[in-house]
Amino acid sequence: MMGLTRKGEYAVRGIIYLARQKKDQKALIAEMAVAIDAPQNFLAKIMQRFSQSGIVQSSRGVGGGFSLAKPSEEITLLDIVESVEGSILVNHCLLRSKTCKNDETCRAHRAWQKVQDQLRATLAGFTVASLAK
Amino acid sequence: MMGLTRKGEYAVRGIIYLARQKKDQKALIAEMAVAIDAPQNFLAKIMQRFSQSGIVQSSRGVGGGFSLAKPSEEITLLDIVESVEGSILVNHCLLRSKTCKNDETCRAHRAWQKVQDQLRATLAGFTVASLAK
DNA sequence: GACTTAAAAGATGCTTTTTATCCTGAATTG
DNA sequence: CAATTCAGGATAAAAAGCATCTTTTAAGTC
Repeated sequence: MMGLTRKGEYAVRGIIYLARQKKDQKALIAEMAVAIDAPQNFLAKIMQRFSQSGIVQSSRGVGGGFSLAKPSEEITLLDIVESVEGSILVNHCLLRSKTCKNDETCRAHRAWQKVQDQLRATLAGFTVASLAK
Repeated sequence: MMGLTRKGEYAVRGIIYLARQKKDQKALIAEMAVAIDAPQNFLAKIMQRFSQSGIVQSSRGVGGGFSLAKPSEEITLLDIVESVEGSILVNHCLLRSKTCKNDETCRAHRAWQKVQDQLRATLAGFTVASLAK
């Protein structure tokens, strides 16, 4: 549990690959799949998602492909992970599922919230730029 | 992804329930299942696991049941989570699966390692005693 | 020793998520 | 319009999650 899924791994690798491209250079999905060792169709879905969430730009036709939609300094591990895996560490109550009001009075709830906040902060601390070097 | 599974939730609730028992009081699995709103058989498996990992003591027969094997101050969220869910955030390489040596020279690898270390530290910071109040 | 109670251990099955693959459609270019 | 490249939807196999059931073992009771 609590690990990146394949999808998450491919996602991070894909973004780092794009970050390593030359300025204004576009990458084809087929090329990326080989480079980062990911199934092409699956990777295509992942990039599609990034395109929707505004992390990546895509264009079709000859000369098309994928590139980052913003500087790699402005993309963090958190952006990537949450984009493909959804919200992390969803906060269920650790005491009783039925009676918890999910509010400040529930200690277990607050503990888990803190875990979540810290994890998100840690992930947000790593930029793609720093990983791509 | 990255959330507690049901198993993890039941586990935390179960341990907190035991922490709230009176000194030397044992809890039956059937009683626990009702109290924390978990399926009895499934909870039994989880407690079995805790018994093996030394967090919980169990005894059979009349007057038997479960109790914590050590003070609730000495059991952390990390102990619980790793006991039932296994090692968290397993560290695959984020660049290339095949060529990574998983060593110090891999930046992405080190980043993920750091995420993992921080998460473990955060979880280790919460004792069952503090949650059981 | 037989009986009851309660956890341990193993086998099994259902459901959901993950991990893809494939096909058709839409946009872009030459 | 023909080739290229991504978009979107449908489908399916494999794995993980979520249990349930049965049998066995251990401990206390009569």
